[in-house]
Amino acid sequence: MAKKIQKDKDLSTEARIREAARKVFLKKGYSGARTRDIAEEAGINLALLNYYFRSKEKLFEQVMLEKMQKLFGQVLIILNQPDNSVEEKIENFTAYYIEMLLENPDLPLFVLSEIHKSAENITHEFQPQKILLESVFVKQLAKSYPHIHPLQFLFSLLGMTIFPFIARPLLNSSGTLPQDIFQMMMKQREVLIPKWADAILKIKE
Amino acid sequence: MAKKIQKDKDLSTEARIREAARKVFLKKGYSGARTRDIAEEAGINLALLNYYFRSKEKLFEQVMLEKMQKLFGQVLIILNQPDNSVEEKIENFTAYYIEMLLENPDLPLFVLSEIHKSAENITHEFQPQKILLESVFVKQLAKSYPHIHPLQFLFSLLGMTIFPFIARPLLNSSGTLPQDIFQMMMKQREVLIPKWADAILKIKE
DNA sequence: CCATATTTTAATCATTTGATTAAAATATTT
DNA sequence: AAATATTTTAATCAAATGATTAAAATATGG
Repeated sequence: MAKKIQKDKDLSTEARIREAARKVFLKKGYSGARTRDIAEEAGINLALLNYYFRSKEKLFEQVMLEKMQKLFGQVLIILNQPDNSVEEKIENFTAYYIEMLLENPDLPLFVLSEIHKSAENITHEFQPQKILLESVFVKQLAKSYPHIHPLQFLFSLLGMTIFPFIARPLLNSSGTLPQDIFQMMMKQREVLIPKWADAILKIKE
Repeated sequence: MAKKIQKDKDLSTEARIREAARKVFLKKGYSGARTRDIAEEAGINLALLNYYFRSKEKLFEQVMLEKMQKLFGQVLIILNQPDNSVEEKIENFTAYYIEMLLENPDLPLFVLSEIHKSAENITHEFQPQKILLESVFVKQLAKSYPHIHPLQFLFSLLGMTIFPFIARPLLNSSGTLPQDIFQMMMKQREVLIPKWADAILKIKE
């Protein structure tokens, strides 16, 4: 009889490979990552990677799906809370994302850059723009601040929040901006961005 | 007698290869681009690529250097104009970058993602953070708006300006946000961002 | 402890890919 | 036009890389 129960995999080998794949893929991207890099990082034989995941592509798909969920999963939930004001949603969004990105700083550059490379885009299904524009948050915006274009405002809110993490390789590496200073500044931004976003919303005319 | 004058190369073959390299590298990144892709795109034999540029790496370095200059070259000039106010510099910056990025939409994602991948960073030399913080613009900011952290403000200004172009693959592809609408919105932002940036600067306390 | 299933490894394939070579084609000079 | 230099191509190489295979090691169940 072949095929026992899956047991509690995800503990040792398979999990180690997946973890190594996360690290290598996020640093080098799909095409820059070699399966041998991943195997070495995981401390296993190269054949094991194919034994557990069939192929580099399959392994990548798992990592990519996981990372996309991590990057996009919480936005909609926050922006669709029915009982929060616009201002509260902005605070929640900023706080959640900055904390999450401090722990996953490579996440946005990885996801956006891989989506950009993929010919027939991964985003066929889940249409982020549509989903965003139908959120409670955008409806609230349209009602309370009708003079502002919701997508334009979202571009700015997302840009202020996410961009520093995308630009970080530029500053961080050469020793100019140490890790801990960057972290402190980002924590500051959890306070600054909501204030700034509110100021933008309150502009008259 | 070998080695004639270089003549007016840069007209046909070499220029075609360089142009093809720009296109393929910007779409797929260094490791995702194959020299055969570039050769095919240029309509030449693969060996010609190595004849003119010695190697994939050398060709890439030329493209990368050119693209980094395109992305960073003008910032400092704009931010160091001695006779412009903070507000004028913000307007100039936004206008220049949005127009430039509309013509080179892949530029930021390409440059930042390749810098991120390169182990020992390309940015060793030119230390962007230091140069930014020593600009006339930052000195003016510090004088006129002492309550605001210049780098925090710059993160937001850059984020509002550049981020939409980085996030575009997400929206643009799936047919949700057509190219011309995106372009119109970005032109709108040339007006919006300076207004919004000024509002941020004018916050009291 | 034996039999069977699962996990791991070493060795090897097959393909891809960057690069080279030698010869052909084309241009340039005299 | 002959001689020489330059550009281009077809064919091929060598290394890198994703994947497979068969056997060994280890775990599991009776």
